[in-house]
Amino acid sequence: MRLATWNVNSALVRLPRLLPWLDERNPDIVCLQETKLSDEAFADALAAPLAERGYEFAHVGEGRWNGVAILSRVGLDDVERQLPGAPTFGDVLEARAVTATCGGLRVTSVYVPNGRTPDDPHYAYKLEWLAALRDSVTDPATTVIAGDMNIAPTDVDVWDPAVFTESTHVTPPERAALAELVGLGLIDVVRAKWPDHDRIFTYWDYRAGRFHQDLGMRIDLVLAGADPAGRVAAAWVDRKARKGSGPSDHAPVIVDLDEALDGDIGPVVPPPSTPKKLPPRR
DNA sequence: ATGTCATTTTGTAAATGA
Repeated sequence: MRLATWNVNSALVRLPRLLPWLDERNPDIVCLQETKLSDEAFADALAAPLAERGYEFAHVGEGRWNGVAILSRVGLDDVERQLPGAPTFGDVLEARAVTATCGGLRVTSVYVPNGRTPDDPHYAYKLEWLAALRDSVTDPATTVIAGDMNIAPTDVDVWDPAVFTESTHVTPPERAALAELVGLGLIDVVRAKWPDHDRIFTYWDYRAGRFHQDLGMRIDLVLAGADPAGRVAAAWVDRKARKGSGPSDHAPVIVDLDEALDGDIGPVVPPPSTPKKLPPRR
């Protein structure tokens, strides 16, 4: 089973990239962020092409900003349209989380508040929001939280830590909030797969040729509980989706899970009765 | 680099957010 997360920076504008990407990568579960659409507009633009590809979806949108979705072709049940106890920013309950049960996993697509700068009210809101996210996890073992965390877990996840010392995304309180979430029993599966690699980035600013120079950050994460984390066969960043014309400023993260051993693994195809004969070596 | 992209509007240029 293939799970992916992608901050698309407008699902409508990204449609010419999103649909071919679905066809190429064939994910079973997709968490999207920054759809920037109302629920109605998302359905108008995407319901037909997604149905054609076998996906059900759950979308939570505001219209102008934010907006998250889960696409699934392995079931989509018990949809929760917000985090329990999610804080508002001003009076607005922003569209930053949607949860559903897909393929035996409790999946949440998250778009964590950016924070702007550490002295901005948006930063305090970010920390409150992360606390609500932590408190929303009831069964870590089967949980997957995937999306744009707007936090680089360590300095290795930033192209130049010196550039970000006074910035959001790397401050100790944000990293502590992420550590609390992980401390519930979740695993950052890309980092677990590539413990010694630097320059694993998922986001590159559009400005200043940052992608071309590979000056990015790893802020899009897949956090998985013990069951899915133990079945990770592959975990990687799809940098190809950041190239070419009209990309998002984020690349997708793709995670492949082996089938659960205690479940129905489907029909077992027997090997051919006669082994194929190799041509003679010359 | 103040470098781009996407959104919206007392709208067609400027603001806001990332």
